[in-house]
Amino acid sequence: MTEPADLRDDFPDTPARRAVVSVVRGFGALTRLMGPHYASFNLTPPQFQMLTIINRLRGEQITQRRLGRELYVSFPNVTEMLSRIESAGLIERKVNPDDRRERFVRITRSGRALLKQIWKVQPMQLERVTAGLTDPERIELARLLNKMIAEAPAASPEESLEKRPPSGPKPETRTSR
Amino acid sequence: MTEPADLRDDFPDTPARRAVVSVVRGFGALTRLMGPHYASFNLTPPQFQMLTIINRLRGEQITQRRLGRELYVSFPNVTEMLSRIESAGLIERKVNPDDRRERFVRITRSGRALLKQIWKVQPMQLERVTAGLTDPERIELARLLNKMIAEAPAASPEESLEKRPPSGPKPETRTSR
DNA sequence: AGCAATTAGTTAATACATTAACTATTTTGT
DNA sequence: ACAAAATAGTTAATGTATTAACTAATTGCT
Repeated sequence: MTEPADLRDDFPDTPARRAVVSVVRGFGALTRLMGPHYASFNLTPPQFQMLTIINRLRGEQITQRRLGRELYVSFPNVTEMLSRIESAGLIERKVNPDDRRERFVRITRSGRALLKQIWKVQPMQLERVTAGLTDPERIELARLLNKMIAEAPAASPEESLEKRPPSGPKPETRTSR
Repeated sequence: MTEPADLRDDFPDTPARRAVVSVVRGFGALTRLMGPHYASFNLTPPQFQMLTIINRLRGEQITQRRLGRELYVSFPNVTEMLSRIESAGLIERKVNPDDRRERFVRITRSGRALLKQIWKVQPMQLERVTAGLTDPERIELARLLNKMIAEAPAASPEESLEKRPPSGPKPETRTSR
């Protein structure tokens, strides 16, 4: 009675598995390729993302929670990232006088100047890291991933970041960490 | 004909940009969806990857450098991750008596038992997180990403992890970090 | 043989990311 | 009005990830 030999040493190589593995590897490849580019502007990739969002929402009153939702990032992480780019002079935070719990985030003149510098070369960098694909392939890749994201089950960002299940079964103490 | 207003506030929305943005978001979505699954086995996603590779290479003499190359991860990171899963009893390290700089890594009986547990549900989880796609779409997604990775310019893993440019121009001191 | 260069691994400093627990406000409900 | 609940943000603890700088062991060259 020969269970497929693979089953004893691994799990099956399904299309779903290939898709997930390739997304993880693709992300790693992009990060390694783009990192030095951002570093040449003294930014990390997440810092660039953050700055881009803050700039795009310019004109609105941007709270830190809003940024967490836009970037799909936890709120404590927003606090720390903002502290760093604030001390670099790229953004500023100002308490909302109408609700003193909130702090509005704004990009500074210096932050915008930096972004404009990056924009000059950014399209070329994106071409470079996706050089293996044609334009139609790039669009198809984006379509597939967006479809995957859009139709993924539950655990939607709002849910996982905002609400919490009304006290589900305790996640059981971690021993190995 | 006015220059597209967007150009002053952002950079162009090219196919390359859409592709890169979607990969980053796709990775984030997968991480959030899979995290709780691994957590239920007291593992993080990278720890599972590490354990899987170590198991797959079982029978070979696995050095830590080898693991770094397989996982596209820096060598110090290998050291720290192994320390954690070693103290959880999932792997063990043994100095190579023929070259005492090296330490061979092996999965323990307990580590293999854990992997087998995970394998029982892993395929279902991968189906779940890619539920938005059909099988042909999953395969096409993997094909596009693998093509993108394979044909990406330079900065290949071996290069960036092993060699270093023969002392290029100093990367210029970071001020903001 | 003996010293320089290389190689394997670790440690240090820093950044990103999470959840849990906390403070300080504002809102709600009686 | 005023206590309870909700909301915004921060701090703490931990894990992942990087580069730079270090130790220890081996190899190569003369």
